[in-house]
Amino acid sequence: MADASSYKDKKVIGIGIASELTGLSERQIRYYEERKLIYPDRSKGGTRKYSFADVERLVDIANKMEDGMQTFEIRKEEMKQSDIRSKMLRGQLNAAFKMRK
Amino acid sequence: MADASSYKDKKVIGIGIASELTGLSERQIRYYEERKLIYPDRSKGGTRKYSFADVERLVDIANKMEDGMQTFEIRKEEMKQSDIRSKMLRGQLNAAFKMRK
DNA sequence: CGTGTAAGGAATTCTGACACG
DNA sequence: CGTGTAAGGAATTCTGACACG
Repeated sequence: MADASSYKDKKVIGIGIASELTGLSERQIRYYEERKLIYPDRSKGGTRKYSFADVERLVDIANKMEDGMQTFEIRKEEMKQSDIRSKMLRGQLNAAFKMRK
Repeated sequence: MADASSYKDKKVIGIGIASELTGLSERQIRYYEERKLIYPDRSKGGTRKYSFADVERLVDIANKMEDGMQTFEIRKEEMKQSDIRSKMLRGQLNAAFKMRK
């Protein structure tokens, strides 16, 4: 298994196609990246490349935006599991450390 | 099932990425299209869009070319089954019809 | 036959900013 | 906050042709 990644995770889709697939404007897609909700690859020249997984994520984001959720909340929701654990752990260690002072 | 097509058959890959994925030059890829070996979609602007299935097909073509096969033979090989049947059928009907004259 | 390349143009994408709200 | 838009430039892609073989 030299290449474990399936079609779904290959970053091969330009922003124009991503826009067509999701119904979102390119402006919206770039903005969600600015807000740290999506992480496309970049070509050497700097053009964005998305995977099908990214496209699905964008649709998911779009739905949440429609429900009135803000980018901030969507990002937060995403860090719920694994991410937040290490962060909380670090935070608690920090807190504990400070208390000892 | 409004959308039966999987990731594999969606024409979403630009020729630059297709070139990277296959190791073929853009020139080669365009040439194989000229020789009727591959059929990408086109954007409104005219840029070519390939699917992962197309990319695999290109790799397959590349292997056959390496084996010394010519585009003509590769194309012929592809029409072996279903295609050739209807064509042969038509040919035979034509032949039979002519004989009756 | 299959592929590289220079040529000129068109389509695509990028960033930073202004606007509205 | 989230998104549209005009602006200028850069990266990407397109076609037709010449070259070699």
